[in-house]
Amino acid sequence: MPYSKDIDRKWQKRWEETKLYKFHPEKVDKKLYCLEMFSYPSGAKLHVGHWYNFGLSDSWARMKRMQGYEVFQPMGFDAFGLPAENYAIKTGIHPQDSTMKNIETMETQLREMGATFDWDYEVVTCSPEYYKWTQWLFLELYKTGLAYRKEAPVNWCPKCSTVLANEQVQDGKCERCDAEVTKRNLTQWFFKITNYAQELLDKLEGLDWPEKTKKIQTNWIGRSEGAEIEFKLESSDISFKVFTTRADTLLGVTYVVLAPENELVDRITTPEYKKAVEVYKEHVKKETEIERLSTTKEKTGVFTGAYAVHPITKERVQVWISDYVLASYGTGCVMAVPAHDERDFEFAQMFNLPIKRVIKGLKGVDDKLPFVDYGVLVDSEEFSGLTSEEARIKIVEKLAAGNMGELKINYRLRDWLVSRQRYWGAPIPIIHCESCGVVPVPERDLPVLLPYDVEFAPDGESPLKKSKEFMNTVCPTCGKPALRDPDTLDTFVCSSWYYLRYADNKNHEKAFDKEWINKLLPVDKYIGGAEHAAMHLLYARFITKALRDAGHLSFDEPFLSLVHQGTILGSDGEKMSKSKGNTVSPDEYIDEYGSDVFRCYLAFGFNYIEGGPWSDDGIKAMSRFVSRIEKIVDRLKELRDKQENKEMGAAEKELNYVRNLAIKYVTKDAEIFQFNTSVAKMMELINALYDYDNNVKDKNLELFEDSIADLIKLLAPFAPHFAEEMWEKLGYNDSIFNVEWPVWDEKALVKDTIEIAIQVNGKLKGRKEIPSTADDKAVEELVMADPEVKEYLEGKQVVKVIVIKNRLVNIVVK
RNA sequence: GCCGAAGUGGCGGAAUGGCAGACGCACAUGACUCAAAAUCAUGCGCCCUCAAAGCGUGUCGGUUCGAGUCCGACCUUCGGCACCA
Repeated sequence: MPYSKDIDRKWQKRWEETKLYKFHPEKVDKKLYCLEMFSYPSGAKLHVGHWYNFGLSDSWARMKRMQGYEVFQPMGFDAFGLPAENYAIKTGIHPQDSTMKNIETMETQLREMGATFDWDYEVVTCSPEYYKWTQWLFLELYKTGLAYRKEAPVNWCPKCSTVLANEQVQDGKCERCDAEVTKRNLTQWFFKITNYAQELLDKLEGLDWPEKTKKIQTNWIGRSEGAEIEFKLESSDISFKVFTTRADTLLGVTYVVLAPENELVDRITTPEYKKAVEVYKEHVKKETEIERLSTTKEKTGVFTGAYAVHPITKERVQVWISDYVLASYGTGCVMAVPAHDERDFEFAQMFNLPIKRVIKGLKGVDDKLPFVDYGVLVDSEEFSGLTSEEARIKIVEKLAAGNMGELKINYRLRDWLVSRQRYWGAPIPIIHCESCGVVPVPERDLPVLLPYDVEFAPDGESPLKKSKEFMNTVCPTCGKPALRDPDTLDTFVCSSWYYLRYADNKNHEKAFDKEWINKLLPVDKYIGGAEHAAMHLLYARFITKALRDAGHLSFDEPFLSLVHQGTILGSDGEKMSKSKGNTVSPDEYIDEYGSDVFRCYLAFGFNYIEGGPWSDDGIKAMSRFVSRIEKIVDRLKELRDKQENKEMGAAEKELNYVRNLAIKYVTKDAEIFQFNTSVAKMMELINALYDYDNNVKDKNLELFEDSIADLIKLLAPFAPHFAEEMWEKLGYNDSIFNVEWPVWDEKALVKDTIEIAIQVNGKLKGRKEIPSTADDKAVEELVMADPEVKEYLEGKQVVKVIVIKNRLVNIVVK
């Protein structure tokens, strides 16, 4: 029977019956935790991206299984989130109903992929059994002081009177009604990830992660060393601090700038400037952060009428507000040094503020203003003549003596805002009591169930606030009537700990068993898209550390090794999307070719890490490859017992060489997710088998059979159903996945003679067969004695001869 | 604007500083066939009628006996973003 979807079904059924892929906890000492980022259950069927991520990760996991590891490869769904809620608003179908239905469809399709997921360990983040423990996690962070409340702005659409996600704001307008979006302050929950900024930075070094991802996290955390300097307001006891990395330029400060949102602004603005300041603040509320951070935009800002006193010169400097200063970074206040900062320079020119040079470039350096490099101080009182490096310390030392400044390390990383004014998420397990204040829900009362019957159409309030049954409760402390927190948790909270729950998903007593988790984790190989390089991966690392410090586990990092698969784009080179109409449905290909051919094609047609535009030009070749293997298996069965030749002649040696080469490089390349070259090496082996069959009459059948068996073993992770079928055809009863992964014989890779290249002055001039046993000196002699080489060297002087073993000889002549 | 990554045949893509183009696709030719498909075999970077020679990894320089690979500048494309003081 030629390979088809029917073979897929046959083996899927067999695997299920024999529980082939069941994880055995008792073999945890050989464990390998292979995890793919779980997916969001969207309405559409599995797309090529799922196959690319899950299918090929599964191939890697299967290889590891054959190599003797006890592979733990679970699967689940990140099921809360905005799309289901939006879909519900549009269609009236309840998020829970649509989500559960989508999960069912995706589970079926994932099973059809033939991946080795152990479904006994499935987690679904929107099920109460799961979010009970998400809520527990929140309470743990609350207990340890890592969850706190503060005011923070949200995107607000005045027309829909609703909070919008950044994604729902298009060019500053609401995606639904096109009204101009503004900002509104709400009291919201935060996780104190900044407590872990330094550890999150330090521990990156030991991780087997792509350098690019480490760089992204490093930049995201954004450590910078500088100083905090205090400025006092003129004739007032109000003061404020600025953060600067360039304390050496302090004497060049000619004005200071506050973020418009800074709470000081209202207190210091003088009556005559009040109106202008208010107008400007309203204007800034309508800007997105990206807009505020655009360098091409003209500088804007207004004077507050207030003056600050320079901490050293005691000169009075104007206090301005401008959108280029962010409330969320540093102290929300900036000292402006227009001579030595490009933004300040531009701003000063715009508003005619003074510019004072205090740094001169070293000799020969162009120090035209704005001069932003380090140099030597001038016009800086007793600091003149110091280098920038010296001055930035000395100046802070002097300030510190007067309690006016200190050295300080600042991080760009902000605390994680976890409150969402949404329905489809885990309710925040907090009760607000008039007499007791903020009261955590006692653990015994978890989960705080998300009510089903809720009006979640946007009308200005958190949807849960409108459910009386949900909101009204009693205070666990004093027993008086109290209200629940109406917000839900960011879905990133759900996904920041799911890899822990997988390990112990049926535990009703706790989120997970500490002892067990310490054995099965950390995750050995984590595979997912690069778009999660900053947020998800950082959040998960943070939660792991927070739980460690709370005593719930004892490892530092959740994911030891990380791989990002590339993105498969539409054939037009654009990201696949329904609206562009460039999506590719795997189902059609699977119906036509079978899932293994599709998987192999994904393995062969792309560089896994890079991805690329979809094209099905090569998929027929994969089908051909598979049928060539089936034919050689048939051929072998036909030949069996007919011939007897135990000789290892030249043809046999060549076949054995290609066979061992294939074993070596499939093993090495697949290990590092280089699946395209792995498949190429298998193709070379099948080509060699055909060559041998076509050209050698009296075959060494033992070698022929062993080579074919090895090829099928190598192929098994990539074409699991087909390989099982072939294995059975060869007469084996046990599953091929219980067979050991082949090991190459280094001796078989040593050839009698090798062809090396001959270069003269680096230019290729010819090739020559030489015995592989010859040492460098012998190789040089052989080459120099070659008549053609002699001809080349006629009348030239040989300067030196470079021999690169097994590769080439380069003769340098004059 | 800043940061990061990448530019290799008609196409997907290979190449520890050491013979560029593995393995495929497409194409061409041949065998088989009444014919086509399938299959098998051979060829296939550019220039050139052929051969030889030459030219070839975005562009220009550099390091090196030797550069797709390392260094510098530039161009283009794709990702990420934070005017980060």
